Amino acid sequence: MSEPVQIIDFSKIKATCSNCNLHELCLPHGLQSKDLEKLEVVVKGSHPIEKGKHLFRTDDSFESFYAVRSGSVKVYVINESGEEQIIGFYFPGEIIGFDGIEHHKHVSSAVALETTTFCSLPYDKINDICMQIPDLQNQMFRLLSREISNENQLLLTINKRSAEERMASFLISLSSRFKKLGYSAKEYNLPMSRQEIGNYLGLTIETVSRLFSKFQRNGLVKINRKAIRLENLPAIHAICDGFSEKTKDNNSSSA
Amino acid sequence: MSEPVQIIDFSKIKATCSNCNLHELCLPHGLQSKDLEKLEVVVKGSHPIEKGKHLFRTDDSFESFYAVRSGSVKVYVINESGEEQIIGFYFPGEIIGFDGIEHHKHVSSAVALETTTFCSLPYDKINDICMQIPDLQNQMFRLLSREISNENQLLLTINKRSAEERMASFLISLSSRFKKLGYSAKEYNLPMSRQEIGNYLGLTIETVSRLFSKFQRNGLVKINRKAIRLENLPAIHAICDGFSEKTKDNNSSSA
DNA sequence: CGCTATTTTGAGTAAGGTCAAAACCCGTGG
DNA sequence: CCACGGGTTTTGACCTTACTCAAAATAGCG
Repeated sequence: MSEPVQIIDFSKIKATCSNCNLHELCLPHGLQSKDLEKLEVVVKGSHPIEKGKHLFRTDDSFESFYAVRSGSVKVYVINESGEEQIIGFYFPGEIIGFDGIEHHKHVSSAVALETTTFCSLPYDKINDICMQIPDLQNQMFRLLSREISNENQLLLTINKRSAEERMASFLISLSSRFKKLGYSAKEYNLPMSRQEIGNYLGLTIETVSRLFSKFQRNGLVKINRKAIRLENLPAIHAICDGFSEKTKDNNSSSA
Repeated sequence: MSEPVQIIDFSKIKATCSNCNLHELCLPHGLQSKDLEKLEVVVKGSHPIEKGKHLFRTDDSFESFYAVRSGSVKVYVINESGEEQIIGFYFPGEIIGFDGIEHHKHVSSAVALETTTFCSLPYDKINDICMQIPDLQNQMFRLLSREISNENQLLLTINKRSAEERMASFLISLSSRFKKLGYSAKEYNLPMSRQEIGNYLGLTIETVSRLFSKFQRNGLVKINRKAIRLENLPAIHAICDGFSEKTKDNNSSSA
């Protein structure tokens, strides 16, 4: 597994936020270019890490946030009984690790769902720079705040919505995030397994699978393993919002 | 209802954090006294507000955080269909409103569960002071971080645990928070209705009621309307942690 | 090409929800 | 002091959604 051939030391590459196309979606959002330079000094790019490798685990000492540059990451917590609860899936421009600040150690774990690159944002240094750049401090607060409202929304979805509605929200959420990244809002790959979708949404893998089949039968989506195309976005939105009185299933084999 | 007799203008009273007994549980935690003085200048105490009154509502412009001084507050979000999801209950020393930072307006609502007093922490000013007091910036980050991990835990509880386990966690959570405030860990009043407990935990009011009855039948608690005494804390803890193989119910009338 | 992991589908079940009614609590006014 | 009325809580009977268990189908990999 050791690769002595590797010449490039990614950790030495200065990740130049200014040139990064995620720039406006990420921590630097709203910073002026002179401030950006200060930030760039402390941000470190990374080797690509492969699917299944952890960025950090629960109880690891907390040193940095991580900004996803490419690929995707799942973040989860574990309880006493060893059960895993996925807290979120993270895509380029999104930042993880905020929950580590309080106790100076991570209380969640983060693992790559596919080959993934990211930038490290060392907390102590970010902290220092925040004291000099009001916009950056503000942006940090904003990102933390966003994380909180995202979780509020997730809680609402899980606690108040049926399996079908949760699944629809999930598909829409991915869609809009991919769109923001400049990808198609209608067609994307699911980087996570059915298992992981179920875990995240509080459903079993069987229920997830049945819902995919049902959505497909009803012409809402076209699914081929990990590839999904949203065929009827308005209808999916309608399910999200709790309309579509019962989503009657065209279950009949004849037709 | 107007009381012209009222002389004291609470909003003019400088809430002196230094003298506040919640001091170490609240925003000032870890600040040196000279820094505390700077903070005190911007913190404003409040009139008591009565049960049912809102501190803020969704879409209100976001100006301040609020630190609960006495009483209790519930925070909730609402979806398109008008359904309410309670995000948390807040007690003295706890701070609410963090989710408003991102869009400069509140995305949740906060309402007093009983007569409640609080301090206003104006965001812009806190922001400014953070630029001068590293410890304060740090504390802000810590509090935001804590809010995130709390929600992670809640998500885990709701998504992975049975009704019974959720209820047990809830009782324990209240217990430990009251204890931190110097109150009894075994005996307290529930400031919220059964309805609200159910909403928070993702259960119906009937299920909440049945669980209270069951817990009482099995000698875990003694409940009289809002008053609750935890009779068997270890057993309640055991349920939380998923032990207690099925919590067999002594449902038999004979015995 | 065969092995394993993942996904899909089916049949039966259980936990918690729904609907309805009774009990209780508390404030109000006679 | 007691009767009334509205709201909340409790209890009961029944039902539905999503879970469990099991097996078949499919995909991915050596």
